[in-house]
Amino acid sequence: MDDEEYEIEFFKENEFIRKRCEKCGSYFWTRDKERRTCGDAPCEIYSFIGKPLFKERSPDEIRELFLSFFEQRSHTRMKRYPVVARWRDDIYLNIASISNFQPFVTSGKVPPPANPLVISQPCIRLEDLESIGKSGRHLTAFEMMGHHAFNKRGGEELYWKNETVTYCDEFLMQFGVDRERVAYKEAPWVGGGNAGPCLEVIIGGLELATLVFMDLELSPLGELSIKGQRYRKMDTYIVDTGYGLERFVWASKGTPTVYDAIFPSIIKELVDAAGIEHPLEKYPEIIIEHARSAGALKRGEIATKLNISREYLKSILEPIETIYAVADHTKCLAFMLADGIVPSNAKEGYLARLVLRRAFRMLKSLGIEIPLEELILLQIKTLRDSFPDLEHSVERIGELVSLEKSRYDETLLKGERIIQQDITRWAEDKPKSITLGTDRLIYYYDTHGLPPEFVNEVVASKPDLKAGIEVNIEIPENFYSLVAREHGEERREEEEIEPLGESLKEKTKGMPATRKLYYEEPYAVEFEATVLDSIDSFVILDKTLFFPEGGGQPADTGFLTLVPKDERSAVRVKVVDVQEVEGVIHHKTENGVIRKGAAVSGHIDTERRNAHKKHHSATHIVICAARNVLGDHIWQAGAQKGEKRARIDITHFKRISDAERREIEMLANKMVMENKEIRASFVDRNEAEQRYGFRIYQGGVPLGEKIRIVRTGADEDVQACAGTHLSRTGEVGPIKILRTERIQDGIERIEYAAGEAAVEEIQAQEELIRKSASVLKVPPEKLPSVVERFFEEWKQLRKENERLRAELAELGLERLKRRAEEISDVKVIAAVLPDADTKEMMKIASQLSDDNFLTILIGTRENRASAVSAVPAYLTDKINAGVIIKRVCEVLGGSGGGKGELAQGGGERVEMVEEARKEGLRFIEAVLKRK
RNA sequence: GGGCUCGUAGAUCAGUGGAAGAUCGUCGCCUUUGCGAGGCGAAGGCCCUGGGUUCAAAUCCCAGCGAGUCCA
Repeated sequence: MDDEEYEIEFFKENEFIRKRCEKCGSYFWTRDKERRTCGDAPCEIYSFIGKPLFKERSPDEIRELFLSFFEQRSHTRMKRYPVVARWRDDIYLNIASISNFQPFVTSGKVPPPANPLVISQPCIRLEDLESIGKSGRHLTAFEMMGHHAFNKRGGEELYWKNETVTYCDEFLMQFGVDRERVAYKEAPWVGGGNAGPCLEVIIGGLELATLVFMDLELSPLGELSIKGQRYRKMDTYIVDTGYGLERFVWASKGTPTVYDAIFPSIIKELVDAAGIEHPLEKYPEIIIEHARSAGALKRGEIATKLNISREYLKSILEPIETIYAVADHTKCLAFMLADGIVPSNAKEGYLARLVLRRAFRMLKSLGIEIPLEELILLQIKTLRDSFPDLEHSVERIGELVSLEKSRYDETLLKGERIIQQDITRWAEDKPKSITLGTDRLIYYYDTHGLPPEFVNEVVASKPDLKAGIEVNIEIPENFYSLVAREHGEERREEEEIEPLGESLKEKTKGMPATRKLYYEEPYAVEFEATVLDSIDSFVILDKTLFFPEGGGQPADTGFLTLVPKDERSAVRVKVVDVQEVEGVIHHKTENGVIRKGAAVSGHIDTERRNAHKKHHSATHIVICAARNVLGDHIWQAGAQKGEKRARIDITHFKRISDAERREIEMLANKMVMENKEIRASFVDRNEAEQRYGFRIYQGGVPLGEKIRIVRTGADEDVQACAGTHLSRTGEVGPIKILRTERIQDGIERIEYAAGEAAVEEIQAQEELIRKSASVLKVPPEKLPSVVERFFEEWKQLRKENERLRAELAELGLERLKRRAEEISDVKVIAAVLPDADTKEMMKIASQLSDDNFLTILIGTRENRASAVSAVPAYLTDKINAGVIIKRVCEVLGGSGGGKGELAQGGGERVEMVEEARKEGLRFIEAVLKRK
């Protein structure tokens, strides 16, 4: 990036000098002529620990100072966005204030909600989970205060670098910062497909703010090269600043760590509960020296500097570091859970579970008994003045966290058993030692969720299990990255090409957006239009009534008729699919071609359309009912409508019970009966977001400046939705929930039918019951009890049958013994037993075998022959039952096998049983005579 | 969205082609003044469901249902 990017007037006018850091080589701007380093860690140690940079201020004070500072400079103050980035499909969590405006505002497709604006945005970053608590400065949840200006070349151009830096300097001066100490470090910024020059604002070793001037985008033909990738100038250029609220608080207090500055009360609570002392009180010199160097030196180096051993330093720091991490995690969870994340094994829910489980583990290692939910609620209490919305969901959070705790306990209990069993098994061979290698540890973690430290604990706590055998556990340093690598390699072949992807997109470029008659005349079935183009089997019209597939609603079908110039030339083609590509609607046709320029009339399949409408409106009703019954955390995680049924996936932390399912169904039908109005209209996006909140994005985020808002009743349900709807809920007809299914942990699927389809479903279910009842010849209401009785009886009879057969076998024994013949001094029985099954014959044969008879039994049943052979123990080294049975069963047209003393087999040639018996005898004779 | 595990007695699990098992719990009897404990014995299984392969499937294959877990 060009040096001149940083030639900013403000620097020149205020006698800044550009210098090069002696340690890292970066360039920076400063007023201090003597300065030699950029001032950032690790080039410099923290100089503000114990010596605050300015007057002590609380987070609330800092936030207010920032917001009002920019408000006074004509910025609009914005409310915070959720920490879950539901409006984006590339990230789960809100990682920066600019995330709120990506990708549509930054790319210029959607105008900003205000310009310029100022916001303090709670963000969550989980990349540095391992460093939380240890580094002294990393937080998973933090507030990024930012002022943003969205400039468009040739359009609205507000301000750029000079003003941004001026604001920054002014803002800092407000605090009474020593101006000589401020350094602006040049640090080109790259991220999320964009890039631009950037200045890091550093005081006393601490980066307090980052000023990004985003004006580049990734482009293979771009003229600029940054970090091996090419970029080009954008049409827009954006001021993206991030001031670290927590860091300002930290700098104002000069505490050893940012955690001490932000979470004093919760840390005190935890320190007391753990029964320890904050090491700051016990070892103030060590703690302060460590804190100062924490950004610049490694732990070993700090220990050397302090002239103590690394282990000793670690033993002082570890407990408090864990407490810091707990304090941090509880705040992170407060935001995640309050903003509606449901812990799960997939997507953003997994991230919540990850943090939850880390917190559980840390509390346990500290020996703290306080339930996690109490600590989270404590966090919410301290945050409630600034974020009153967090308090709305305290009840749900309590339930959810304790549920997660019991789930985790169960996982660990199960894991303990798995490890125990494995060790017991390996110990059977009495080896000198057992080694649990990386592979095994990865397996435990990956498959059963058992962290290596836990495996270690389990092994250590079970000395009796090992019976003197040494168990070695080798935990590699980079364990978690090894796990990640393993998963990274699986992923390859992705990216399926969409049915009508790039090629059609290219061909229809520059074509005007199709007029959407289905919005203008929602009840129309026919229309007239002109063919703008015809590509392969796709027809593009100037306007259409055909609804294209989208938002889980399938496309309309129907036909297009060429408006005839005379009677003979009338042509009619079927429309089998409709897709929208960037505003242009494509009708896929069959049985005929329509040329460009023709006038056509279109006719949609009204039955199909009506069924879709009913199911679509029903979807809004069902999700509304579900939210009422289950709680405010219900979000739509997917939906599909059809003609006969529809389904929605909703976030919920437990299975939906039968009672809840019935309640949702009843409520949904009540909404239908109340015949509420359903209104759809195009609304300015920002206005809609402000008025209805992010709740409107249930089914994904639509593009564009104006979005279509569908409101049900007195705004019981408001969603951004492009689908076709009825005008009153009464038209939906009955709604019947067919089933609920758990498609993931934390996501329930509800399937239902609406209108005629619901009646058909009810009839089908009734028919099922009626038929079942008539088979048993009982009235339907008796079905459950009768079926249960029958099943019980069936089980009894089965047992009875088994007992009787055993008795019969016993009785037949003597008769069979009498039929024995002697072959080479061996008593041999070979008999055909009609109607005997294998199990029964095995019983007989093994008893005869106990009495030293060599036995072959052949039974017939339902066109199959089965055979059993038993050899008494004293003969097994001479003759093998498996071999005998093979011979016998070959004759029966099958095969068999088994153990030396007992074998079984069979075949299909029932008529050969006598022949098979003789073959068995011949074989036995041959073998026995050989000796 | 992808990967890896697991569904067998009331509970926890063995069994990985050839007769459905163990431990705990339950019940009965014995021992005991009673409790606890012990001894002897018994009951308790659609081996998750449905297909397939095989002479033979709890076991192998496919599909479904239910659960656990890791990763993006």
